Amino acid sequence: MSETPLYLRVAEELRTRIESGELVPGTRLPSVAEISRQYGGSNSVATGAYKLLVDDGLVVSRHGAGHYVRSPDSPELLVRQHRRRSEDSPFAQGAAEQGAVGTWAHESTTEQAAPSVADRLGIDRGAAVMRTSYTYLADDQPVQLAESWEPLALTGQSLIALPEVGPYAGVGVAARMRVISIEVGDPVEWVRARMATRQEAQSLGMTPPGPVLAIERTYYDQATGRPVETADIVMRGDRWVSVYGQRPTI
Amino acid sequence: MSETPLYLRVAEELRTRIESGELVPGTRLPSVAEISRQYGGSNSVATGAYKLLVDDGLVVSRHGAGHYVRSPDSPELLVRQHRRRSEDSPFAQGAAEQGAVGTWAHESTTEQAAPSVADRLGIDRGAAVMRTSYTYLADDQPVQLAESWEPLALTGQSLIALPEVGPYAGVGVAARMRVISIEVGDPVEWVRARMATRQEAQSLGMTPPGPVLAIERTYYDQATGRPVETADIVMRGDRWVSVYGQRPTI
DNA sequence: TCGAATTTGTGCGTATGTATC
DNA sequence: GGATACATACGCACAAATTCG
Repeated sequence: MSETPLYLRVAEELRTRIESGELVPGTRLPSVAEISRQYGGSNSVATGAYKLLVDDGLVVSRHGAGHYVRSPDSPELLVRQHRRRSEDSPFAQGAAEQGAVGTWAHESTTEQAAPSVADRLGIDRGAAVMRTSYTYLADDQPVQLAESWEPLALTGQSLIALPEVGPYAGVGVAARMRVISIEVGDPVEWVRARMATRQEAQSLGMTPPGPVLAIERTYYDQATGRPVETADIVMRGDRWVSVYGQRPTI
Repeated sequence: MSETPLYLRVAEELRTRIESGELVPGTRLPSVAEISRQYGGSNSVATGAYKLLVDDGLVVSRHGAGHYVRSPDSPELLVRQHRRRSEDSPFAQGAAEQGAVGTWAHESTTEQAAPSVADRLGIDRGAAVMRTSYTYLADDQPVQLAESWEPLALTGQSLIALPEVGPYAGVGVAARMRVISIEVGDPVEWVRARMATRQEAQSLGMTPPGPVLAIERTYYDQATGRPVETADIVMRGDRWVSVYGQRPTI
């Protein structure tokens, strides 16, 4: 029969009042002395409770001034969402819907597939691939990086060999592949959270290096099941949400 | 002229001795009483110092036994993937396939929906919801946290009101909802990367707070399009990949 | 099996320094 | 300047868990 400690109960009560919205951000909370009087405890109870809430980020304490409900830092989030029948570049379309001007810089080279890339594309190591590096900008701020690889054996001599050159530039993988009679389905994405590398942090203007969403995306030929494109996508964690699935329409 | 507080200096000294490797994982650290004698301070100094180190994940405290240097944990990547027709608890099944023993602890309470939760469930703020907190363990190590909310108006008096009690415990949302004649489709997931809060880091044994995958998952009734369950899922970034989509089968 | 010693967890009451209002 | 508030610290007390003979 062990009751929960008093300082935990006090913290819990304050937490629920904050999370319920009763105590809005910026509200001044009762002082340690007030809580001590109210609960009949000593200062250590209120002090311990506030320490917890500060650690949890719900409360900020200002020396000499009091404890305040913390205002959540609301970075304007960019939403990344795959659309089934979209022909546009997903990035430009998404940015536009969110009121930003989405542009990107790119650079294509041919190279020999590194082992990891070869495995993802199901081709021999060292086979020729077209590699394209992207830097995506929203309102001229870099917000997303990507490296894309396609087997040259697939796109070879066609007009779409260079993803961002020619009549099919900037239209996305699905539309480009259709030009060479390949239907791709929804991509498979492996999503991880990790810290930005120094280089990524610099490219994305993160100071200091913070968390990023790192996505390994692969498109497959629906007819044969073979991979046709794979990409590494890196997004600032504080600016992006990646959404999967769709709410059913009634 | 303000010196750094004594408890911070004590913590700093212990930290450097741990990080330098002088104190190897598992080492028993001086008791609060010993430190108090050594530094001439009172117990509160050593207590405060240890609290910091425990929060930072460098030290674990065992009631009645002492404080110990924490042993670092092994990084094996776990894969999280939604399965369409699975009736099992996704977590237990996934863990088993990856050669781990998946178990979980849970706690259910009814509460009034906080604004954010109410919005996600499409119900009135303050409406009654069943809240269930999960801690998922793989081989007895906590690897994933989750908070789930369901409108009580939906599950009300049925056998499935308590997700983890009764005949339908541990079977996942889809199977439970089917009991009350609700077919849910694939969930919608909002995926973010962010730093772990101190509390999450401690629960997940991260030293110190690193990146996590934070997923907002919502299941919808396919017939009406209304949300039936929503959850916040938090996973260690260094241990998890969340996978979306499926390679086409030829 | 039992008990004593040790250790952490929690709590009380007080005091001093310093920041804010 | 005075009142209020937090940060740190002292010293003590009891409960609960662990250890060890």
